[in-house]
Amino acid sequence: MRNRSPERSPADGPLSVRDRHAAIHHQIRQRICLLSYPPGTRLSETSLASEFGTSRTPVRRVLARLEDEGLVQSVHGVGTIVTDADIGALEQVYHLRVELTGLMGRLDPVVPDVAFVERFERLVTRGREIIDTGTPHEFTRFDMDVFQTLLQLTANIPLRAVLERLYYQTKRIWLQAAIEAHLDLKEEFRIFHHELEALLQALRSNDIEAAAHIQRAHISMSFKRLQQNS
Amino acid sequence: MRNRSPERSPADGPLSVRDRHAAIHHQIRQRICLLSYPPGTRLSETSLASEFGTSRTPVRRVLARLEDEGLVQSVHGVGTIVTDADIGALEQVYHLRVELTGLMGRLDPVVPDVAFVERFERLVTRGREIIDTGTPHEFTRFDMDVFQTLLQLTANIPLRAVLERLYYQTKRIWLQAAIEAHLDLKEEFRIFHHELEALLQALRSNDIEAAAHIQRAHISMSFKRLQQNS
DNA sequence: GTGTGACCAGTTGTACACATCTTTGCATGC
DNA sequence: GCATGCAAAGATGTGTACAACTGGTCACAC
Repeated sequence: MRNRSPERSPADGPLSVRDRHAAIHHQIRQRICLLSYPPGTRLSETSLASEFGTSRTPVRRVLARLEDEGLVQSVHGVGTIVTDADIGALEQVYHLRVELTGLMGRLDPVVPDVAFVERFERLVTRGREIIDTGTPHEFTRFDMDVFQTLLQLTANIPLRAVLERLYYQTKRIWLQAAIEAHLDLKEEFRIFHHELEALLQALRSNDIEAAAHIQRAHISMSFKRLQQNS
Repeated sequence: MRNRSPERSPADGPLSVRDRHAAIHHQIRQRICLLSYPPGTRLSETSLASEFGTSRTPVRRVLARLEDEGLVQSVHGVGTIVTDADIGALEQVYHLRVELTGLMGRLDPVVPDVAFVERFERLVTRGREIIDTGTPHEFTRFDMDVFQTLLQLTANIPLRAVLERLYYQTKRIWLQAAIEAHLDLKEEFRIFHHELEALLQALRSNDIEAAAHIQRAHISMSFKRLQQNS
């Protein structure tokens, strides 16, 4: 059997259908979660289509998926609106995320190899630089990179999928609420960086369960701080 | 504020867009999970469209959602194929389901009221009748009803959504594998019915955590029996 | 000034024609 | 008899025109 995509180079011109879909999905999700499209924004299928150089049809499929993921909601005759969330709904998702993150250490944990630890060390270094100069936008983007990396500590595919779904549901709401509550974002950076150093220690000891519990505690405390200030 | 769907009676003619979508989605998902469309079946958008009295467009949206849920996979030029799963992938989903089911007792548990207990009692009675006369089809349908009912024991909406997703991913594969492994389905009925009676006891005592642990143990043992016979 | 009703611009939902791709079966050369 | 190529059928993906619907604006009666 040959490759499913014949004569495909890594940096080739015509992407497959799935790749095009994934690219548009990733782009729009990033904009929503980085608050380029804050909650309440009305997205236009037509303008998105012209921006991505395609027709409305593929854009509509992406928006339908984002609707299933809870990030937007389409209303006939009105538009496709970026969803908002009250603190109550956010709390439910956070509680679930806390428990599922704790599960990462027990469900098919992956012992990190040298390359993984080095990659994580680079992340810690990059985080140290961001503490002083970082904008909320850069901080969130950094947080996403860390999350995607740590996701590889479990080989349980469905668990990964669920965690990713819940992460993108909460991150943007947290960011917006943190800004509105005048949370000290620089202080949040610092706390996050401490967590990363603790995680690095755990990873060097190949202790996935400890790493999972550190993340779990971080998520829980992060939400508690938000609740206290709002 | 008035109803989102003005002048809507329970049995009214013109359904809203969301309802039509939900109806088609439910129908096709039922057929997949009841093995009317066994794994490998090629679904045709055109014939589904004519059956539901619509065009391909709404059907395509439903199939896209089912693809995101992992139940089908669309391949350009070939068709939309009902997915299969090997025992390894199934094991990962089962492990996750076991843990999440255990969480139901701790994340926003709902104390069952009298109406709920009565509804469950009727389910137990219905189950007793099915033990002798039931076909695999009826058994699975009954299992779905029980699952949907027990889902209401937690008020955590995201947890419900995740559990439902994982349930429909595994149920049909379990059923197919159970038939192929020549598992004694009548014996499985009986064990399931014992579980229901134990659950009824727990519900009467308002002990949601016990109910969650009973379900958890049931799911775990059910999969173990399957593994031993395959 | 105010309430009311009709129109209009803009949006999502649907239907359909066409493009692109895969499979399959058959004809043809050897 | 067999391999090979080609064409045709049928599937999903895409583009586009139109239907259905909403929110706002503006003219007009009172």
